[in-house]
Amino acid sequence: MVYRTTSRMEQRKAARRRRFLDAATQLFAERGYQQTTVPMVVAESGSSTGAFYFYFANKEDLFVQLLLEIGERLAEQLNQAVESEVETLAQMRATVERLFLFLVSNPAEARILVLEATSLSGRIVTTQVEILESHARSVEQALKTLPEGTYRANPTVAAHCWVGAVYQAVRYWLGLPDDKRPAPAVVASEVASFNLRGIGQ
Amino acid sequence: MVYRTTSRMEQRKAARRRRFLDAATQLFAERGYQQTTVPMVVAESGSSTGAFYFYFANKEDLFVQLLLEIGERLAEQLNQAVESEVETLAQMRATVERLFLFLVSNPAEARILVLEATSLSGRIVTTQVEILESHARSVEQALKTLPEGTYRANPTVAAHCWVGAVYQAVRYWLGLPDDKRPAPAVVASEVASFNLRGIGQ
Amino acid sequence: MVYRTTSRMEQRKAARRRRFLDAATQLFAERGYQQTTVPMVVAESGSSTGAFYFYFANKEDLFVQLLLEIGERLAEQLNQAVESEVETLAQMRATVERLFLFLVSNPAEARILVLEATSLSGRIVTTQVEILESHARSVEQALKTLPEGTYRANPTVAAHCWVGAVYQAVRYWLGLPDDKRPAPAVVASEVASFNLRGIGQ
Amino acid sequence: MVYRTTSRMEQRKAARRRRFLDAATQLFAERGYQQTTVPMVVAESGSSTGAFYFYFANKEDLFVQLLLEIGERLAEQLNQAVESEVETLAQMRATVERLFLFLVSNPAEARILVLEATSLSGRIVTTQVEILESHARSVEQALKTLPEGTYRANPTVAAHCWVGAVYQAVRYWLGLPDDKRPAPAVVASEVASFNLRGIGQ
DNA sequence: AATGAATGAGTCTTCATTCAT
DNA sequence: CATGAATGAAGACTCATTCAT
Repeated sequence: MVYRTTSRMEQRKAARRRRFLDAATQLFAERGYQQTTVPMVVAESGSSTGAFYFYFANKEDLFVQLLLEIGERLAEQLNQAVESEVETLAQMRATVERLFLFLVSNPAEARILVLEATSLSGRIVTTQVEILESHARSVEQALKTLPEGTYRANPTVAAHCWVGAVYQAVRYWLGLPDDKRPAPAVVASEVASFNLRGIGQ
Repeated sequence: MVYRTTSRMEQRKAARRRRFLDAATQLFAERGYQQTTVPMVVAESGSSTGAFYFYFANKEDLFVQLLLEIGERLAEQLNQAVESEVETLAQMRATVERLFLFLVSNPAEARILVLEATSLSGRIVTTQVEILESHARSVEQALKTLPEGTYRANPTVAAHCWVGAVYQAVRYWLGLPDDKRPAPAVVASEVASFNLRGIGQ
Repeated sequence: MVYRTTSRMEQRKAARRRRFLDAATQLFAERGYQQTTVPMVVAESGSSTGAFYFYFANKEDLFVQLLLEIGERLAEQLNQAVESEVETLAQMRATVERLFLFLVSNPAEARILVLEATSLSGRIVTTQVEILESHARSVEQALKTLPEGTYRANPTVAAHCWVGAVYQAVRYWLGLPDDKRPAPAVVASEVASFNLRGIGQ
Repeated sequence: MVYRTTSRMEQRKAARRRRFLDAATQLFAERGYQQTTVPMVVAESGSSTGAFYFYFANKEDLFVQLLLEIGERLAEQLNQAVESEVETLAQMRATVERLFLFLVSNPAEARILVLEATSLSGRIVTTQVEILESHARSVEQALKTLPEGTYRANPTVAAHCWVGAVYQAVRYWLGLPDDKRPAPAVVASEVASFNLRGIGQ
């Protein structure tokens, strides 16, 4: 009896936490971190101030949790992309395309990642930089995996150019009005091509 | 006589404005936009609140002015780079290198441009996006200038990838501890090569 | 059977109440009334919020109960001191010494009584003042018991001076670092002597 | 011109600071530290929140400033009392009487000193304890000044008993309803007598 | 022109207490 | 009897901006 009850509670707790995260995703994406107040998140999620601070240590913690979750979903996408191909170069292309498509299909998350997370204090910046850095490191690893002689320049620099190209393309696409946006798949493919040529392929 | 006096006053006015801008540059770069308060800028520049609001409409205006100034200095650099070469591709390479070098030699300005300007309200974002966009447009123009057949893909996408690569390289370089930073000229050159290969050269 | 069960339950109830009181004693003494939160007491006593409010009407009630308990233990000490002597003056001396020794051996309780209980609202202050007042009244009674002519001044004032001297000596002793504290028995004796001289003995 | 203006401003600043301190004195004495909110002090002094934080770092700082001021006024009284007599014992008596009379004529200040300052965090307690300790030290010094053989017991303990007697007498007197209060001068004299006898005089 | 004291709306955060399970 | 999630009123404090001097 006790266990069943507990289990139900756990479900409810998870559900309420979700409601907070979802409300926060929308608000942070629309208004930015600073312009989003805790009362707004509380109102949007139909909960109470006290409940908010039961689930999150403070506003910053909420943002970090959100960022971590987005990071996980992103990693998942990248893994799937890698697993969908066997050859390194094909994997790299697939990864770029998948990443671009995921971000432009989840504009709120993308905005939080590429726009909002910047210029905030301590833990937040760390978390966001880490997400981008981990991408850069993957690319770097892949570059090192290529048959000898394929790529001769500094792979770290190339990896960051690579990542920068993708994210800037996302920013560009998201910045366009809805009716002027080219097909995501096409853009994704062009970004991938740019990057692959960039590394000499 | 009157003119001379006025002229002296204008000099003083310009000097004080400069002091505000310089103080703001350091503070915004070090602490970010939100964490920098008007009183801080006032204290740092050794002036008074009243004077501040005589020179700037408000805090946002200060940031925009700063951004505009940085934009001008950037444009100057880019123009010089273009004028230093005659061939389009050489100009494009020179531009990337010059941009990279300028930003890493002016880290406070770079930070303001690539880190702080994001996620802020209205006018600020617009100003910052415009600076980056104008770079992207230049690149795009250059791409279109190339002899027919040289570059066949969507030049707008490539231009954004190009710009993204440069700025991400700057972020990467600025994020490194001082003693681990590779020589700027080398990185600048690699970024330029990455981009040139990216557009098929 | 039923009785035995009930009895066991009552034992358990008493035990849990004790756990709350003990946890509260430590926390109130260490952190003060305001800085101690109900969740802290709950955590420290390994119980739950709900249980807390089953045993105590509210936080204030907890403090009052604690104070009453301390008051009872104090009264017990004083009674024993009185019973240990037959002559009034000897009883008064014994009382002061016993009181001092009891308080400095129970610093948490002492702190709650002489430091924390002050400056709090309504019921709490009343309870604490009453404990001190009852001491003062005992002293006053004793003074009146003395053979005529022994003590001629206002006994109420003297009684409060007497009590104030003891408590201030306790505060002083508790405020010293552990390694600089003189032997309690010696101080207790000096305080008693001071007071006895104070009333003309 | 500038100087005159500044001087006027300084006067105004001092006046406003006074208004805050006066409002705080009443409120702290009536309601205690915790029950007094910054908005209350602001309202009572007819000022604004911002002004409050212009003059005081925070609520605690206000209390400490108040305490320091009371400490100064107290010290002034004690000095006058000492100067009014030449003989040590007469000075000690005068001091007790002056202190008692000052406190009962300034009940708000007395309450703040003997009631409210306890059980508060860090700086506040330190400040209050220091005020009482400095009295105790004066008494101790005086005791050591007495002709040899006059007082043989531990002067530190006696000094604290002495101080405790005075403050407890004040608490007692302030705790009485207005119409039951004996004449302050009489009580002051009795307290002094109690203490002098306490030290063997 | 310049100063800096004054304003007050707006935020985050805490915590005693309740009540559904 | 017990649990602990949920509530929400309340309070301290910040800071962009104004304006009397």
